[in-house]
Amino acid sequence: MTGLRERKKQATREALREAALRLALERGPDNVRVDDIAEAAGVSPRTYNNYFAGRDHAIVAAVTAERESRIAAAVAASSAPLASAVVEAVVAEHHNPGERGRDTLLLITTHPSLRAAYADSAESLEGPLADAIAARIDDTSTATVLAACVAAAVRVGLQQWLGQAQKVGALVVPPGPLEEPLRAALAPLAPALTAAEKPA
Amino acid sequence: MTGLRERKKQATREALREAALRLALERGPDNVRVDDIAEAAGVSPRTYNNYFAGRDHAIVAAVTAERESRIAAAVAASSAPLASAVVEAVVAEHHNPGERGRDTLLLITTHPSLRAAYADSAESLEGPLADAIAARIDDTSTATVLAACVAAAVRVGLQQWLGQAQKVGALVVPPGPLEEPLRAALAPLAPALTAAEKPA
DNA sequence: CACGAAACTTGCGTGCACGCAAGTTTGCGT
DNA sequence: ACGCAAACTTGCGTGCACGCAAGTTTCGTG
Repeated sequence: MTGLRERKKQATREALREAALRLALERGPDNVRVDDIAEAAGVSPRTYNNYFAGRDHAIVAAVTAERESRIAAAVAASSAPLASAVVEAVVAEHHNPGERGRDTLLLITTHPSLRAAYADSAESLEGPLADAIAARIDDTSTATVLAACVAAAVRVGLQQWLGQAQKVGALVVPPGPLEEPLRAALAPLAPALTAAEKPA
Repeated sequence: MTGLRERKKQATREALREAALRLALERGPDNVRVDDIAEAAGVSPRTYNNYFAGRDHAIVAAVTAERESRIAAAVAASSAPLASAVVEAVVAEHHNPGERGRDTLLLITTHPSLRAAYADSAESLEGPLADAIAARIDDTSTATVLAACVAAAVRVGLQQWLGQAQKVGALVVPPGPLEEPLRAALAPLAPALTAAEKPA
């Protein structure tokens, strides 16, 4: 039941993402204003803000699009213990930058304001993941808390990873594998996830 | 070693908090602009933003001032197991609205944008608490993650509490005790805190 | 098919966050 | 006591977020 409405919304969202990314790669992120993105996507500047809350969100979304939903779906579908289901879903979805993601991530790691926006993108996990966890354990409020914690941990992991970059003098170094910091950040949460799963 | 510099900074910060709160109570938060607060505190509007990142931060800060540091200090000083040290410190520091806090909290719970700001104030726990936890377990990166999780949980607890309010029709109801939602939100984290404390 | 409600877009206006580059104050070493 | 360096304040300019109130498109229903 995907009406025309929904398809148009997705199309606009994607158009904005694409436009934002293209312009950012062409001119550098600092030389892209919201108005430019909106114009390139063929909508009004005001509409941009109906889709994205901040200027960089659209650029970052070109990499992170739909990631939350896929993670949530994976957790809901997995038959592994909750703790590992979550960790594996998160790691898996972050591990494939997906071709064009490579240069985009380089752009993001290079640029301070984009780094912040990228780290914050973990926050969008909270809602979907809460639903997924709630479906597995039967305690909505615990699920909410745990989802918030996972999101926070992912954010910390991303920050750690981003911090690794750019350390070597003035030379910009694409950071190492994201997997390790992510697992490290999620590890301390495992006991909480496990405890929540057991009937008591 | 508190030089003149530091004392002046605290004075300005407090002046801004007080001015913000006073004006908000007088006129209602929507009729207070940043310029008004700055003027009332005797500094330039630009300086306001050197102290507070958002418009409502100053108002909320009148209630939450220094809370983070006190919680962090309590955790660092406590000899109880980490999990209960954290919970008790958080609960204790949130439980005393402190006289004038009463009406201020009513103002905050009443007003949507202030509610968001209040919930977000939990975020400021992250840094100080991370240090305090790091001092107790000996693993900085785990401490960072756990602090982020505690902050997230506190935020969820506050949101829960704020949600309770205003439920009864159009009648504004001062929400019940904050303690219960807070404890409930922190409970799922206990296993993680406990596990981090044990040598392995 | 027609039509009313609900969703979405858009222009406009307002207040705000924040970088930058002076100007001013504080602190410290000699 | 002096003067330099670092910290803090301020004015200014720019781009942005977002409420609001029309205007437009989509959708379910009779």
